[in-house]
Amino acid sequence: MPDRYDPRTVEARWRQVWRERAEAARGVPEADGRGSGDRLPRPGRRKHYALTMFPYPSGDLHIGHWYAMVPADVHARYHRMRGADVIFPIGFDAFGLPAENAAIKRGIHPHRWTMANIERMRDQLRTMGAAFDWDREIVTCDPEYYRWNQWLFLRFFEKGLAYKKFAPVDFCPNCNTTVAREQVVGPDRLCERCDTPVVRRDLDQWFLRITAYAEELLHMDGLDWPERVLTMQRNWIGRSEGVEFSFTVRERPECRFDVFTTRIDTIYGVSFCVLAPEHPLVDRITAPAHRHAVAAYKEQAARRSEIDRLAAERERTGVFTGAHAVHPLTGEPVPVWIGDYVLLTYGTGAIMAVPAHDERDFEFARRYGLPVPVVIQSPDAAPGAAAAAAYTGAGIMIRSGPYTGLASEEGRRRLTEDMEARGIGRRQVNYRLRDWLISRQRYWGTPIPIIHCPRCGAVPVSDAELPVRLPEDAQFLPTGESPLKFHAGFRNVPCPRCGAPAARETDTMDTFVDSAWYQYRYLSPHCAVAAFDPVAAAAWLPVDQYTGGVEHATMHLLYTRFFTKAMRDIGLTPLDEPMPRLFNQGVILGENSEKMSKSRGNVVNPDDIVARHGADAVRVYLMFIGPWDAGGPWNPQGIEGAVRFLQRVWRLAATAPWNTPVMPEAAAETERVRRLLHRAVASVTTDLERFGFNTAIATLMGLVNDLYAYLAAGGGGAVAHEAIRSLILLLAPFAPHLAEECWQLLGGAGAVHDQPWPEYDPALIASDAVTIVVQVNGRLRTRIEVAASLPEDAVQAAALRSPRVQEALGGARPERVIVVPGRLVNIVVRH
RNA sequence: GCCGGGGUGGCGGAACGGCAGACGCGCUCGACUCAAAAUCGAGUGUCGCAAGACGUGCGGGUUCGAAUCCCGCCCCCGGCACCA
Repeated sequence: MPDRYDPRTVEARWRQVWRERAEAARGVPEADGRGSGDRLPRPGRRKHYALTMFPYPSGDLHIGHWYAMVPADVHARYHRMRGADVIFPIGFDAFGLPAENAAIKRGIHPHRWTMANIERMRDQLRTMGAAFDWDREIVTCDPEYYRWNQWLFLRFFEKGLAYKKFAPVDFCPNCNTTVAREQVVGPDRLCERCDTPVVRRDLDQWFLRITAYAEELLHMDGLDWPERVLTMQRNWIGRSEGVEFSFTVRERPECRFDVFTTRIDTIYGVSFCVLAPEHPLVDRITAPAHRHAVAAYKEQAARRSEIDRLAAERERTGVFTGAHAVHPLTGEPVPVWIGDYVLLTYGTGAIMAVPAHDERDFEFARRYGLPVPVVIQSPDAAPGAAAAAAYTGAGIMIRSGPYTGLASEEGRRRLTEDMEARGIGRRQVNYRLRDWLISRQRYWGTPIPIIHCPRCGAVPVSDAELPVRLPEDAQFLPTGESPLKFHAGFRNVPCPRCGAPAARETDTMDTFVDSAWYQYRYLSPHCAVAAFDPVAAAAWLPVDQYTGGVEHATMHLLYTRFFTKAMRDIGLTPLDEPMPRLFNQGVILGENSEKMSKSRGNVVNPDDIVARHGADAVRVYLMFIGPWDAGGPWNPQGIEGAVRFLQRVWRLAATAPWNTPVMPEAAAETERVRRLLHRAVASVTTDLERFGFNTAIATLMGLVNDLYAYLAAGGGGAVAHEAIRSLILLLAPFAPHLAEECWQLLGGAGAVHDQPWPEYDPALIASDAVTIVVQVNGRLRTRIEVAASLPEDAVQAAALRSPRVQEALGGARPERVIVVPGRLVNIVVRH
């Protein structure tokens, strides 16, 4: 027996064993093509579907992947030892721009580039020692995967949930494609992928109607998700309730425009209206004298969305159209302006402006000398004072006709009801959420299965023709244009309906479509007759525990919820939510507590560290750094602690003297050790339930320290054996290789990961002697040892008797004594 | 500006309203060794010889007792931000 554990040889050996066992256990594919094989949960077993967000095959597995996947693996392994039938699939999010960029730059076909990367990452993932179900692997660029993206798209299309629309969209000039609203980040409107500012373009694009589910997506009661993700989704959807009503144009009574407001209580304070510059009515209502100015402003506004982005101080500008709108309640005319602070894409593209009670309108009115009538009395402003700033809070309505004197909330209710009753307004709910733009002008994605016929319009490809495959012989040129556009064989096809020459759609789908339903495909990855086998789906779904980064809060996590709801309404699943439980891990930082990046030179390469210390040490250290959701800096010396800990465990298993009897001097310690063990089992178990990996490892370290002390004091025998055996089982999810090795050293039968999780005896956790903290006026003075069963008054008496307490009291009479059973006595005196 | 999450030794971090600093890193000392590494043991919040005092971003409060609860501030991280 060597005197040191050598992870390099041992880990590789066990990985080989696991691989052989997995091969042997692999089921024979079923002849009917359902493809779920024999992998359904066994009768009588609890099922557990663990899912970690699949990686993009960039070609290198970095420490962030380890940080995301290792604790997910530990949790899944723990459930397996608790007797659940666990699936823990893995795959690759294999479509996307880097592959295509490599093709343009280096002439490697995206498919070859991607597959070579996957090849390499599979090996790296294997060194992690995670219990992934490799026979469920999915690769989204495989036509057998993306044909089901197309199939689902066609179902969405039939339901009116997928449609093509000519609209202003966000375009990334670096990625040379349009992107979805969710993929535009921050006030500078940067592309989520490459940080380039996006520009606005008017294009004909495919959308998925996620807004049809805006209301339902706000129902999050059943979701055990981090609060911040729920908040981000809520903000993103941006529901607001108000009233929609219309104004008639005085000069052109046939022209009316709608406005939306959440503050109908301020309607008597309207002093002008503003239309978005692109509003369709603008040209018709503009008076001849103002045509020139209006045209110039429209021109400037159109350009402004593309240039001059860094002028973050947005000034509210506009021009007068010369037209007036008739106030629906007072009949007074108010001027109609256009201004680019009003967005065509939200609400009705027009607003009633109430400068006294809206900051933007106030600034606009100031700039152009428009009146600012106050109609809400602020509780702390002098009545009748001119407004120095917009007051946007609640108050008493003034100068508001029959509503004068009402509280603004009450006025809001009454006005809504009255306007609805009179047929001049209606309750309206607006959402900030926009439909999901899925068109991408790139090659390396799922072709959208539509053919454009000059006569029949957009005609779906029939299911039997799926998949619409990407042509392999595309030309990758640095022109910024999609290769599909110029591929005659791909593009020129007859119309499926009338046979006339037609053009295939050349846009491909956003890669977020791939991951919007991948959790279904994992259940029957080889299913050739459907997107997934409903029997397998019924048995395994929903996902019991989903884990991944928070960066997907308003993208993937919103899209996948939408997909499940849409799939439910199509009749594909009974589920309302695909992932009821979500946990977000934190980010692992460089040694200097900064984000890891090549330019900062603080990148930690897991391959190097694994080569030096072994995968188990990396696993244990990553989980020990701190709470999983907090992330934290990588400390290169910190891993030494994990290495030492694992060596100490191995030495216990390899050399502990449990054949020898307990020395008499250690006999008294034996009961204590047994108690420590049972406490450790309890503590590690609850920690694993709540993702407390760092404290679970701390507990295991403490147990190892206790065992060393016990053995050094002459302990051994059955208790030592039980303790070491349980220790190995508790450690098995964290350090799977070492645990297998130690299990074998202990003579355990079978695989350590097939063993049941250790049980603990609650009676042993509550010890019979307890240490009571004694305080005087809340300050610690002494501790006393008493029997746990000692009644309260006896504990109190014992505390009062103690010399240190007597000294601290200095003869004073205790005024009050608080006894917390089993914990503490606090004696209160007045001096 | 609004919404989340944080602020505890030299460092990463522990702590159902009840012993602040578990566990680890680092450091100090000791054992083993010709020596070193490895390993094992002891110590390690600050001030103090000690008794003790002081300590969880700052200021208040509730409580017998507050890192933990409440109020007001400061700072850091993340998200949203012309959404009418």
